[in-house]
Amino acid sequence: MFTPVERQGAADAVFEQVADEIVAGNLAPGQTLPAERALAQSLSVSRPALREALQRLAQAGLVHIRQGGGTRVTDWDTQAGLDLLPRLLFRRDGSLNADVVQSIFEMREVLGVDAARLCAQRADTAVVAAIQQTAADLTPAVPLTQRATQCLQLWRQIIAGSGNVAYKMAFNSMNAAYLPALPVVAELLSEELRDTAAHQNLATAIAQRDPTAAQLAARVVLSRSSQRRDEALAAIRTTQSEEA
Amino acid sequence: MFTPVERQGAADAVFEQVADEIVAGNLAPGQTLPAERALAQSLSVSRPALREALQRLAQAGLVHIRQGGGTRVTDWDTQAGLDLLPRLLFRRDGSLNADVVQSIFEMREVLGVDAARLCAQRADTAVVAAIQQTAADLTPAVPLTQRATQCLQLWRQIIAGSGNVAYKMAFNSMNAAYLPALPVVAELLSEELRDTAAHQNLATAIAQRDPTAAQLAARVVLSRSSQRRDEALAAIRTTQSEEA
DNA sequence: GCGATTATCTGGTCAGACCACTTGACCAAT
DNA sequence: ATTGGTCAAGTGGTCTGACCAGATAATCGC
Repeated sequence: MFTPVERQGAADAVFEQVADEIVAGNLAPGQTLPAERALAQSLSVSRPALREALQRLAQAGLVHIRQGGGTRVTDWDTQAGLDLLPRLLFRRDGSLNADVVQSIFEMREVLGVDAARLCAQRADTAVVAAIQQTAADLTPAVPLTQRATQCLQLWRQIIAGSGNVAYKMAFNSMNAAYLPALPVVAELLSEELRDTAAHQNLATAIAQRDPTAAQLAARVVLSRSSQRRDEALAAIRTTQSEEA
Repeated sequence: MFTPVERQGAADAVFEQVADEIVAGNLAPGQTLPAERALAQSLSVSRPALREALQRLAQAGLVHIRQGGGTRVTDWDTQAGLDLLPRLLFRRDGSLNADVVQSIFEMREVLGVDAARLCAQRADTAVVAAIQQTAADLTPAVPLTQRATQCLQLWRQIIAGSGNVAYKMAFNSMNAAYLPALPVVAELLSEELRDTAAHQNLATAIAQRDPTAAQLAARVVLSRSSQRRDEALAAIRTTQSEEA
């Protein structure tokens, strides 16, 4: 019911502000930021606080710091990693970016299908048992938002069973991106989330160690609500182009 | 020939050390780190320097900082994003982790194939022309290491043409992971890199706007040296299990 | 004109102080 | 016995001001 309040310190605020300016393109790649002392003053924060923010920006791949040579904005298009997704997903006014949503869904489908294939091939019996249990817990009784959590759990197990750490980390990145918008996403995926039978088919295929069947079953699950999704995204795109 | 020397400041050194301890499991998830003042003293750095490192660790998803409540190690298995790949790829002694290498190759293949499909479907003519140019530049004349750069360039263009930002960011993350080991990777992929005809087939399929053909051509390219790769990885695994 | 030097930018680090928050213990009222 | 208040100790958050180290551009001497 309640969610923890999110406080934002000086360093956090600076990070958010500068990061947004960079991804919005107001700070062009190659451009050098003002000197730390000057920037700190114009942001009304101390230099240590500013530096903490800059270090985090550097970690995220958005700026490049060189002692004595100034701090330059990097070309995040080629330098930033998948961890930047959450920031790209939301526009500055808080609405979703349709292109990014579609990108994430495409990636989800491709990785999910292959993870299911590998899982059927390599998962050890304990993981398979856990997957069957989770799939069995999927009943029409539980409400939609909670169902989303269950499905997330199922996919987490499948990816763990695939033994592919890259898939796992990418899954984490995608989760971090759309977890803040879970209610909206759950709505977009409502048909998929409601289709408990398809999920159970997937679990069965994995339990039978049939990579091909698992691959197909995963495809069915993940493309279940593609039509509705595309319609909704088209609607969002129309709205946004009207605003512009 | 030469590469820029990499200086490492106090904050960088602390970040590297703590990050390695966490991914190595010596710092268990949930465990609270020593207080900043104590930790700074035991690492012989000032508190601001330590804090910069901790902020970067938090940005990477490896620790969770709460004012007044201490700094806890997070479960990076479920919290860290794809940007952690570079750190997972290399073992502490500098050798490659075979499982991670294989994971990256699997992801590369799956994403590359789908990016080629989408590129044939959606890329605008300028991007297609650039792809054909890059593919045409692929000749047996250029040396292997440089060829690797050319192929990277080709894939970067294909992914740009796919219009999928998630693929692009994931591509950046993967690049960041294996760029430090480019010579070794180029060796593992030597057959693929040498097969200029397959790359040109891929470019042609995209130019003809044939998603299915592009998909198949990409599959051919990306699985070209899978056998050799698997053998090499098996050898690495054997060596490493002997050491243990 | 050209190379070496120097002044002055830049970021990197440090020290010490104070503020804000969390935690747990203890106590009082119900 | 439970609830709520109070307080002290420990934690992270921030600030100030200083100095060190690397990079850069103007300057000087040739």
